[in-house]
Amino acid sequence: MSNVINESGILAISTRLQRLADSLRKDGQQIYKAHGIDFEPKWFPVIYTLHLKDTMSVMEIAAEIGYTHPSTISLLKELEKQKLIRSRKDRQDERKRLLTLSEKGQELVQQMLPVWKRMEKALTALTNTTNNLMAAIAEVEAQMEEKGFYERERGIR
Amino acid sequence: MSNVINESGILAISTRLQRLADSLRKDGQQIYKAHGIDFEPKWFPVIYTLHLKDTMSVMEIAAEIGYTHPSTISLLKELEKQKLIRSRKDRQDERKRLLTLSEKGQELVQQMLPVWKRMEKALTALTNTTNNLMAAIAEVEAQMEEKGFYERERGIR
DNA sequence: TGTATTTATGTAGTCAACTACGTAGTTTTA
DNA sequence: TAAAACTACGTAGTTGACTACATAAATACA
Repeated sequence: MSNVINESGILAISTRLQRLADSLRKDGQQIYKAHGIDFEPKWFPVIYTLHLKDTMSVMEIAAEIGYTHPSTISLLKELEKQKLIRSRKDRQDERKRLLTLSEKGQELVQQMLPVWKRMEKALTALTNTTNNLMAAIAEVEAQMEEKGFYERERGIR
Repeated sequence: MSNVINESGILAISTRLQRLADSLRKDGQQIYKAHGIDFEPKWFPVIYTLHLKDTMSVMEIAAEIGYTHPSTISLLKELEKQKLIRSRKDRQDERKRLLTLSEKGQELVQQMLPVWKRMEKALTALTNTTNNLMAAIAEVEAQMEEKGFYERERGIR
């Protein structure tokens, strides 16, 4: 752990958030690997979405997972290459491309469900401290919704 | 805000951390701009370190800010181009390159000190909710130190 | 109806971190 | 004291997100 980042306190908060996110993502990667599952943590939002909703367009998925559409498109491209999802044109609206899980994708989800349960337990144990991280994130997101960092700084007397 | 990311709960925690980090960094950028200061939030750890320690080698800075040395080198290169820092070889050990703030760098720090104060206030207001985010991060970091996400998942019965 | 606007998708290039690997001094040791 | 090992620094290429721009289909409106 770094000295300056701790001592400079809250000013380095985005660096610390980033670092925490990175190491959780990397551990996630290792966990799938240890279970013999060929899956990247970054695929989770798309796969989980299609598991719940069955058929969605590119823009719908992007909105649902909260990514920009270019990022979403590149994820979808990767998942299609992995044969985890399939796409077809919408007959009603030919601008749209509709995505669904493939057979392989559905099987993979079934295989991952118990692993997701285990991950949830581990993450809960990890983050359920005096100040709960998930709750803290939700609270800060709500605060930002109300008034962002920029507006708040501008408002300091 | 995204539905799936919220509903899938803790499994998407790294995505949410990342997103929060990004938006704080972007707002930081805007704040410097609004104060007419030509400064990137990512430069903060290096500049703050050199402000405190005066003279350090590349590896010392990397260790201090907790980045890998290639990342640090590219930051230093940028800062040298901006003329905010200066470098010279170490006479004792010619492998080492010693960095210090330039005149311009020192002046910039003086200009930024009050802005950092304001940012601290705004960030404190933003994050000081029921579950304090800074405290939660520190607690989770400590938990990870003790036993990481990977080890915890492996240990689930 | 044909033109303007909006919407859905795609492409190119950027950014800030990383890992892997290479080179050149320094230190240790047989 | 020369070879081996280590340390400091640098470069190249990757990753996973982004913004800006382009295109094509659908819709609105004069």
